[in-house]
Parts: sequence; structure tokens; C-alpha cells
Amino acid sequence: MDATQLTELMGSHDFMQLQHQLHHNNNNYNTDGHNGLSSESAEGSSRPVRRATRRTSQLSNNTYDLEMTDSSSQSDDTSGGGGSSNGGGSTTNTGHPSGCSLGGQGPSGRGRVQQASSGACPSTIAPNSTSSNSSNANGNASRRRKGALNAKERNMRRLESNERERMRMHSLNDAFQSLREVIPHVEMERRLSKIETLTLAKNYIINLTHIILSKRNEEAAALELNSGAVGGVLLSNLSSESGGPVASGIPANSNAATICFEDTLASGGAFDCAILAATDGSLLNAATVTTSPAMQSIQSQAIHLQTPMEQQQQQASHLPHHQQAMHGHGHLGASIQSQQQPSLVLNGTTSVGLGIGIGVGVGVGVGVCNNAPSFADINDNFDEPFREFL
DNA sequence: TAGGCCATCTGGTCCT
DNA sequence: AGGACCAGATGGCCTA
Repeated sequence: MDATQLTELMGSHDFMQLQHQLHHNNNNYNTDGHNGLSSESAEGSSRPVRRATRRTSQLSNNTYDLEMTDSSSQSDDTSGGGGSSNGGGSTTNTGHPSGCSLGGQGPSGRGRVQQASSGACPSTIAPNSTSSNSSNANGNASRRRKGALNAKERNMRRLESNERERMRMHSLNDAFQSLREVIPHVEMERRLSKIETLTLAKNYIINLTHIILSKRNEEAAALELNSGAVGGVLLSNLSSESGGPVASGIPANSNAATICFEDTLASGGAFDCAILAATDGSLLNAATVTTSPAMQSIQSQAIHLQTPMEQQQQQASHLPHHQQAMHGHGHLGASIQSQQQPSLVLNGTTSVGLGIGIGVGVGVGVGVCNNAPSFADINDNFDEPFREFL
């Protein structure tokens, strides 16, 4: 499937299909904790094959002369990226004759947590060796001899820095791989690139957000029809941190709202908040969107929060009904448009009461929902993901 | 062969 | 002071 097809698919917002494809991809892509780089994951994918060789430690083949006195001279020999790595297809550092491995570093490791054996891998770094050397010298660096010793230590530090950087990048790549595994995407001949992964993740989040809003709008409409109550969801427990979504970047008269929901997908209870757009007609029609179980779960939670009590509390805000309206939904009919409050917080830590109502609701034009400022005023790229996948 | 993507090295800067 | 972070440089691998 090429990028054009991806674009079309994303344009359809058929997340059920995406979810299906996600499952399919999860079966195809390597998830063995090796960053999807093993050769097994390379079936039909060239990148994993290539990167399988990259994952091997360059240090395994680097023959740093720690006795050299000029670190700049060694850099000429060791720079050049993957070129110095072994050409093996294994992910287990087969390049080193002694089988030394710097791989297997967990993504959670930060900094130097790898304890390499300098004895078994003379050309690799013993990450703590320097510190131990320093400790052997009673930590008195000022008394170190200048000249060759410093150059030697510089080389060692450079090697350590290289290893840390390598591990850091590995962790980053592991995170990318984790992201690939949780976002639905269509099957491709190759693995998603980093930029594709980020773009898709962003779009996915935005679409999820829209789905929640759409669902909420429908529910609000239903409640109004049944009881005549004012639609809307109480904004509860909205984070009021100064750097939070509400306080940052949303004009007081903007239609933008903030939604915070428990991330049921990946973060295990973390609270993800996203700034939502007031509708400008770009919102999805929920009836046309099928969602993944996780998304449906989110939606059900959203519905659950729409209680009459919450509606009453919203009414207590004394905001005119039409001013409480955040936006209308282009697909839901005029009777609903002036009663949408696309603010939904499922969880959080700090209540700010009428956060949305104050920060967002006030000043929204009456009955001009579709013409009101949208999130695009805040983020010009907001709508763009819906027009084009990548 | 050009371009895309990537891993790694490297030196500078920021942060604790 | 040392580690994290960042961006530039370099070169390999792959596809069109």
C-alpha cells in the first residue's frame, strides 16, 4: 500500500479497518524488544534488515587506541556511522569475535547502565571503568597528569559518550517501535519510518479526539431531546497547571476546548490532554466512524460522564446557553449546534471549576459556530491531518 | 545513480 | 563536573 492509499484510508476515518490493520501489523512487525530490527521482522521490509546490522554495537569493531594522545586522530577512524559497523545481519553484535554485546539495553535505561566487560571486550567500553579509574585516583582529577594521560582519558570519555548516545538513540528507537505498535496503520511493505510514525500518531490522536467529541455531541443532543436539559458536560478536574492545555495558547475568546482523558491505549492511566477545536465543520460524523475497542472504551467513558448533575452544574455557570456553546457540529443539525460543549475531562488531579467555560466559552459568538474561531486559529495544522495522511 | 532513511560519531550546550 | 540533549557530519543500505 502506498502513500496515496494511506491518504485515502485516513480520509475515510475508518478506524475499524485501521485497528484491524494494526493487529495485522503487530503480527508482522517484530515486537521482541529488539526495536523491530531482527531479521525475522524483515519479511517484506527492507528497513528492518538494514537496521538489524545497525543495531550492533559499533564499538565491537572499533579498535580505539586508548593510548593515543590525540583524540582527534581517532575520531577520523571511528566516525562515519554505520560504515564501521559489522556487516552481519544479526542483532546480537556478531561483529565482535568474542561475542561481546552492548545490545539488549532496555529502553528504560538512561545514561550509562550497561556494564560491559572490558576483559572480554577489550575494544569496548567498560562504562564504569572511567569512574572507577577516577575513584582509584581518589577522584582527584585535578591531580591527573596532563599530556598523554589526559588524552587517553579524553578518548575514554569520548567512547563513553558515544556509548551513551548510542543507548539514548536506541531508547528513542525503542520508543518509536512501541509507538508503531500501538497506533493503527495500514499494512505496508516496509516499516513505518519515524516521520510517518509521528505523523500517524498525531493524526490518530486527533481523530480519537474528534470521535469523542462527536459522540459527546450526540449524547448531548439525545439528552436534550429527552429532558430538555442543556447539553454539555461538566468540566471537572481539569488540570489548571499554568502550562496546561487551558492556560496555554488558547485565546479567551477562542472556541478551542480542552479534553483530557485517561489514556487507555498505552500510558497506563496517564492523563492525556489535547486541545480541541471548536467545530468548523471538520469534525467527524461519528456515525461514519467505527472505532477500535480502546476508542469505544473512551467513548463509553465520555458518555458515562454526561450526567444530569453535571448538566445542572454547567447550568450553574450562569453563562447564557448560547455562550456556553463551544461549537456546533456540522453533521448533527442546527438544534444541537448551540449547545455543544466539547469539553470533557474524565480524570485529572486539579479542579478548576469552570475552566473551559471561562477560558473558552465566554465570547463565543451566538449561532456562528461554524464561523467562530477554530482550533486552526491556534494550530494551523489542526485540520490538515484530515485532508491528508502524510 | 540519486534520494530517502537510518545509525553512529562528534562537539557544543544545557541541566542537575 | 558529568550526563543528557541536540544537531551536523558521515557513510551504509535500499528503492525507484
